Amino acid sequence: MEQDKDKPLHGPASITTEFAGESSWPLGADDSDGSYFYSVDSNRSILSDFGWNLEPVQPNRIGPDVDGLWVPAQSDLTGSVAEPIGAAAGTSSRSNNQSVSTSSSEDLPEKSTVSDEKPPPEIPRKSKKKGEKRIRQPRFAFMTKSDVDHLEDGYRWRKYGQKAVKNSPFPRSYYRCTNSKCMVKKRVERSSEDPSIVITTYEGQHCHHTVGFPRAAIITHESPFAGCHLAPTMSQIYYPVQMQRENNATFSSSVSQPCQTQDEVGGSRNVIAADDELQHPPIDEGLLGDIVPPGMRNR
DNA sequence: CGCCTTTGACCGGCGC
DNA sequence: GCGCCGGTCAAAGGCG
Repeated sequence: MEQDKDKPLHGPASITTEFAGESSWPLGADDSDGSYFYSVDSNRSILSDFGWNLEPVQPNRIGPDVDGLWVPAQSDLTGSVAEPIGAAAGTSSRSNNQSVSTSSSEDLPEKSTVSDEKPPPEIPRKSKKKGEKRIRQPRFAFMTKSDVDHLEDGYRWRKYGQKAVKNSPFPRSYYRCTNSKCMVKKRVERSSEDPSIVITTYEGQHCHHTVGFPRAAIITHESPFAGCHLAPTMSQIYYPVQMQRENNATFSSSVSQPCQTQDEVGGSRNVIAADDELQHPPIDEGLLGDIVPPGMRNR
């Protein structure tokens, strides 16, 4: 159905990414009970912690030349608030805004209950035991102003589902990392408020290196997860804060509270995005540069 | 042939 | 208890 949109990001240069905090798995159209925005720099460290390297791939700039992880720059920024999503979409549509949101409900060292256990022959579907709760991995979401849904992040994904979302004309796609040992999932949906915004939500941490950017995990000195252990991460650092959600504007504006709260809580990395940072992406070399610091590339 | 997407059905959580 | 909804499964088909 959404085949055009689901293609990996190759195209139009207009990509604006906001990393938005999310404490509940549903995001965007539905219940978001918490949300954080972070600066680009903190995004990097956050994503690095997750072992992520978000790489919007542009026509002339395809993966392999990039390593893709970020220096965990922290603490440069002070407590201003990330620009609201709506504003990002509207006022700075050409800037590469980013704001990250991470969240975690539980982060248990166990694997997700899905798909690893083999169902007894007599049970045709669903191996999950009754009463067994779904285990949520640490997750984060980001919003990308882009024409395409699927951002290249250096990993390979297999789509395992697509669902229509209530209150949204756009379906939500579910992806799983193709690495059999890797339980990372991601969700991709389009904002119903602003169709140009793609909301991507990651859950879990990769236990392997990227496909396209093999050095990624090595580079991140703060990424202890490269070695395939599920270390406690965001749940120890970020704290969900209740927020209202209804539309992007609300979503975004309420972010300030969580950010401040985190700051107060004293998370080790609760750096909050600065407006100017969001409005003036630190990179001049296109989207890639926007995410990967020059020093981290092309080695 | 292997990998991936599509898609309808199933399951569990949650609100009423 | 019931219905809604999000998330997942897995068969079928497509593609390189």
